[in-house]
Amino acid sequence: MKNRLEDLLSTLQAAATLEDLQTVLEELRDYYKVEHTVYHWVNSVGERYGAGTYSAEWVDRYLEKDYLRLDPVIFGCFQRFTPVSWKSLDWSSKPAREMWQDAIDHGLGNQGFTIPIRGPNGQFALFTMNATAADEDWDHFIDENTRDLMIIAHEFNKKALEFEQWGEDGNVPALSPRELASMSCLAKGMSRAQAAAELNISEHTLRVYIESARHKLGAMNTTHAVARALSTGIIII
Amino acid sequence: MKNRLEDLLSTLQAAATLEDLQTVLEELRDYYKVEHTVYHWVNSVGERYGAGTYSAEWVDRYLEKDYLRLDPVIFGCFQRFTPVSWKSLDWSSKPAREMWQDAIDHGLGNQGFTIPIRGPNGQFALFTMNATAADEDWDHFIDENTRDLMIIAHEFNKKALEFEQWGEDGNVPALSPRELASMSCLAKGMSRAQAAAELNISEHTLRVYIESARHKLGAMNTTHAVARALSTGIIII
DNA sequence: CTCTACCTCGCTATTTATGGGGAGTTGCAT
DNA sequence: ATGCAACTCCCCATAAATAGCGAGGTAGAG
Repeated sequence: MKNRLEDLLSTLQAAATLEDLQTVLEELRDYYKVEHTVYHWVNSVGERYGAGTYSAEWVDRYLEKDYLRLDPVIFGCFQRFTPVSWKSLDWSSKPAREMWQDAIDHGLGNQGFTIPIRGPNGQFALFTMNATAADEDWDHFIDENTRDLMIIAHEFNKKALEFEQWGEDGNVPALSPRELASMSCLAKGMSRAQAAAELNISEHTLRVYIESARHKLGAMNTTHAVARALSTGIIII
Repeated sequence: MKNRLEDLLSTLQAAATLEDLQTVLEELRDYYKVEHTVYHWVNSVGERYGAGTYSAEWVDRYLEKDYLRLDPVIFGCFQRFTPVSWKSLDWSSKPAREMWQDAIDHGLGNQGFTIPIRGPNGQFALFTMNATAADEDWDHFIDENTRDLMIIAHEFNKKALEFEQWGEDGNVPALSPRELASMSCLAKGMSRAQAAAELNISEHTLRVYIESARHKLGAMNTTHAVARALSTGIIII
């Protein structure tokens, strides 16, 4: 039985398209005997990308009603590090409970378990299992399978990042030490004058570094340059 | 033998102080028969926090020489999602190779394996194994143990977040949708005029959002505000 | 030895951002 | 219904950043 899971992981690691992910998700659903398995990632402007066994109707409705904005699963996972059972989330708001009922009406089970996954540059994704089960049975299922599911979730995200080649493009420009130091100071909130004092150079020299870094980073202005330096990881605040 | 690992995980889950983490790290080192095990995170002001079996001399030297800024392990992991063997990183720069030699001189082994871990609000941490081994032996070690180590790394980070109450709520201010959109535009390199046009509002209104976001983020200037918004993950480029 | 990249400093003019004021609307929640 | 938070708009004066022109010294790579 465990070997079946290993097979699925191998299939996942060999996946080359979104359809392959879809297939693995369906097999995982059958393997774990749950209603649905879903992987999707959510970016900051609220777009969705992913695969799963939810019905097209439910996905359309979710998008149409803009449930992303009020879904306690999204919100809760965004603030949490650890996987979470849906029952433990905050369903106190009325719109959230209405969404919940709507979900049930669209074929979702009454239990859920979602694993938040974070990648470079603020990438954020969710891996979800949905099932119909009694509370204690579901808790037991989670206890038994959390570790395996975390590994699976990790592999799904790895694949998704490969598909979208997030970040991995290595053409990150190399800044000189002084340029990096200048960017760091600015990222910490120093003004040019303060940064120049910090680095023991004239403000004019500092400006040369900032300009140079700007050009290397292909940035429109200082804020842009600092933003790029941060998101490529060449500086850390 | 596997039970020993389960015991260690239980101990970790029951840990209440940093010293407990330290103890677990030492026992993990002995269990895996490696030179060093380290958990540390890089917080948003660039300080270091963590525990590990490195000598105090090496930790001091690392901080003193500001190796954080040029360490290929930090840089490489920041850009990656998956665990990485040190040998596969970019050691082409001379300062990086000097740091490497310095590390060896301070008792580190010639092989390393580091798992990047990301939590809410841009939290970023590393879990590292260091050892003396031949390349093929180390590759084999990694193959055998990556999954267990990923689970362990996850548990360490969970504990660290508990200790510091990083994510679970609060210290990251919630920006309004327009404030977030304004920050996003600026992070993408738009000038105020361009951003205002993009958002279909007057430049004055845009300024109100920027000011408001600045105050909420406790930032000194716009660049600082965008930097904080990026590094806490509330916006992405 | 030459060439390149880096580090350092100066000037002027223009554009842009910031820091104070106010003021009115909408919408959601208590 | 009252209040609070968000959204929208406006003016003015000052501070800061950007763009353009320079120059010279040092260290490493080919």
